[in-house]
Amino acid sequence: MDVRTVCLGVLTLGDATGYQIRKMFEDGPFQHFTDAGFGSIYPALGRLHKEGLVTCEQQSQSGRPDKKIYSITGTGRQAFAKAIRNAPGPDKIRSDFLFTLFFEHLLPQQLVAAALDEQIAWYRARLEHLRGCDRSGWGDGPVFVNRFGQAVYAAALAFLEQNKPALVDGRAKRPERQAAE
Amino acid sequence: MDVRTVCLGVLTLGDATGYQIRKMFEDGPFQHFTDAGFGSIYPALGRLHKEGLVTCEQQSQSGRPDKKIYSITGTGRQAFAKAIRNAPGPDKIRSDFLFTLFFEHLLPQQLVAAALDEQIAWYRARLEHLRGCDRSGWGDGPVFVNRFGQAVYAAALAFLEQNKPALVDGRAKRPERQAAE
DNA sequence: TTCGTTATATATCAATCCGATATATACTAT
DNA sequence: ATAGTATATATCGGATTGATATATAACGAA
Repeated sequence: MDVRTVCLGVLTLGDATGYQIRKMFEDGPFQHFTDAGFGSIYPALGRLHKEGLVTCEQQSQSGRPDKKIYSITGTGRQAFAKAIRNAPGPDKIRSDFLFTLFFEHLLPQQLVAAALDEQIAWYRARLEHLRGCDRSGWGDGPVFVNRFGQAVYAAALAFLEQNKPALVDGRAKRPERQAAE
Repeated sequence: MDVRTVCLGVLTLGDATGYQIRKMFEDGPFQHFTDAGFGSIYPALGRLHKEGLVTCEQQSQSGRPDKKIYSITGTGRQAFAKAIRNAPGPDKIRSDFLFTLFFEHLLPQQLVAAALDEQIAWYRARLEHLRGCDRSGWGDGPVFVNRFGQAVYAAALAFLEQNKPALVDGRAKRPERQAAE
């Protein structure tokens, strides 16, 4: 999903600044399945504005650039509704963690353990974020996505916690397997 | 993980052409946690060659461009071993499916059902691919990653199969929720 | 045997995205 | 009072994507 469509989608939920949209990707429900940085968000908002899919209201601020609040237009809502009817593409997963673990034979045991601990913490934080959401007032879609995320993160977390010892301690018991340091 | 590092990693497993590397990303164990297209692979191999991290042997072929077989060098192995010791970055997940479901209230019921069916098939294929791997001879890392993937895909699949009816059929029972077509 | 499809190969490039950087005060906690 | 974080705008160089180009070999179905 391109950044313009994602920003449009976010704006169907309410007006926002570029900074707020970024924050929603970092901290909100979107963090589990999409992302974009300022380098993509601001240009995307600019194009959406140019295309008449959003309007932009500027509010003066002291000591800061003018706040630019974007609102989706009727045309923008139609464009979004149309874009979302396209069949979704396949999920895209990039995991440095899994890539690193795939080559764990090249790493010292404590780096493997550290990577596992960090990933366990990463999944735990995300799971707690999902569980901590107050879903009252949410539609069926966001509830479904939240619960789906919980199921997947819980499975990942359970697997890592359960199997970490065998991978890390098993290596410690095999000195010939310890990568040179 | 940048494409150069990923290609180096692949070449630690054996010599390969750019086309074969792409195939390993599409069909092999790497498909579950990394990816790169020809637009990145060929330039990456060119740079690795220029940097002396790989060598390239060209074999004539009839009716096709010369086959270019890349081999990692000793320097390349060292570079890879060094790169992989860097702490892995956070996983990056882009799911058009989850994004679409988040806004399911804007979609007709049959498009929601179709998206769910397609995603169920996607997870099923991937799980079957992992289960069908002959892991004899594999190291601890690849085995761990394979089993991790199985756990996560199985959880995702179970959730979708179990909860699809409530999301799809529940909508059919609420005509006022049916998006205009 | 023929034909259609898929596989095998190399590569480039325009568009998009990322992550770093720039600028600078407001706000909050100690 | 000070240090750290938050709030805001934005750009840009480098990397990546996905489409495109080129073209035969191999395979399978009819």
